[in-house]
Amino acid sequence: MNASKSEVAYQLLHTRITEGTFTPGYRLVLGTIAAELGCSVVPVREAIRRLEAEGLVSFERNVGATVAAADNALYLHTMQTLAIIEGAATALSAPFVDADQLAAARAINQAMTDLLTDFDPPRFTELNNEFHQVLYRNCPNPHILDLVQRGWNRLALMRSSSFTHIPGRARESVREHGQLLDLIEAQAPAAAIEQSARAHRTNTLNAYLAAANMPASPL
Amino acid sequence: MNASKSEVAYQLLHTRITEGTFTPGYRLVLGTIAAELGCSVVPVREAIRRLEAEGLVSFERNVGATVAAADNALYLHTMQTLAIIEGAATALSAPFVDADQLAAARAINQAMTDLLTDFDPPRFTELNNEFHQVLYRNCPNPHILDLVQRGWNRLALMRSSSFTHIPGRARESVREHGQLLDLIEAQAPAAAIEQSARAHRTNTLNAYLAAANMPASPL
DNA sequence: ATGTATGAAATCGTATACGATCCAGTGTGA
DNA sequence: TCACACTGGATCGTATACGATTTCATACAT
Repeated sequence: MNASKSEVAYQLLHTRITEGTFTPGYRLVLGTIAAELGCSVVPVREAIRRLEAEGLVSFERNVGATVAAADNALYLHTMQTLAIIEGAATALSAPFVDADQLAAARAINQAMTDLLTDFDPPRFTELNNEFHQVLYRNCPNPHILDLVQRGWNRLALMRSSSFTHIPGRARESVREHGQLLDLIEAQAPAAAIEQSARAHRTNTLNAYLAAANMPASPL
Repeated sequence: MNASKSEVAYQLLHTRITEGTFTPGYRLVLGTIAAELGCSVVPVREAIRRLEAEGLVSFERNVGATVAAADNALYLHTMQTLAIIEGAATALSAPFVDADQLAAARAINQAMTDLLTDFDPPRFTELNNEFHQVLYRNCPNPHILDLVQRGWNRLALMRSSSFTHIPGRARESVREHGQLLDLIEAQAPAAAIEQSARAHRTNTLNAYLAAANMPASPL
């Protein structure tokens, strides 16, 4: 038994939020959650404050906690941040990506390509996550790794909303994946890899912004 | 009265750590801090977990918390991360920097230049902080702003150690500040500003790494 | 009808208490 | 001497309890 109750509470709430059981706006009441977990409110409170620090939950003193709302601004800021961080993470990770990982990434991207003809958004999103995780997993900087994960969590918050799947973006996306893999395999300069990985995210963001008649991200 | 006790405890510990009263390795005992603050351990515990999430404190279950240790690896990772984040923050902020802010930044940099003849490391560090804060303060992305602040906090942790003030770096630094200001004033492309702001940090990092016979940062 | 006062219910914030866990120092046997 | 079990004290983890704060519905005055 290696998990404190606050850890258990944290994990539970975390998965419920990122998997969409608790949608944005859902009210997290200390007593209710504590009762469900069979523990007291103290560890639940701690778990909620951790989730707040990660941006998954918004918390107001003497009022309570709700799953963070997902609006256009949050999507913009999250994707912008993720583009920057993940670009750096991928570049820093690239020298340590071995042949097996490269092959795995290519296989995932092939699966995504196959999926284009019979499009399945949730599956596509899942494969996309796997693809990118393979590419940044070796990043030797733990801070950056942590921040990428945080960005993904924030992004998961918006999965249920209409923030994903701009028409035509999926096909474009797998092409960009291929280019990125080529750069990594050729051991291109870090700056080139960073630029490619960031642009991939930024393109997705800008496709969304264009559809919403908003100006493109400057970075 | 708008501050909860856990907030008070957080602020107190935060300033003590970043100002160097509690140096790395210092043991934070719940009961002791609670007694000093005249409150119970529950809010102190919450404060410490927040500090842990920010990386200022390392915490071990059933053992306790200590101010995070600062070693070469932490310095490298922190500066690398800060270079990336602050570069982006400065670039995103640049379009919103007005004439007053620009003038203030130039004044600070002039004060830093004057200080070169009669060097005073703590004062130089302080001015340097102010300078950069002016430049990234207008960043419209709250996530990035938050991450920059977090990076600075981590950096503050290492102020007392021998991590700063590589010979000759101060003079180089004020020159780079001037170049960065020129780019912002000329409303250069975001990418150019980002590149300049990042390089400024990376140069400092690499100067340290070179002095420690370590390879330069790849980004 | 609108705005304001009032009260009760819901919920949070933290003090206190106690069991659980870890650690350091001591003693015992090989 | 060394390895290991044991024990006492320090410290953490969380249950419980209760006061503090917010919220919302209701009643009242304008």
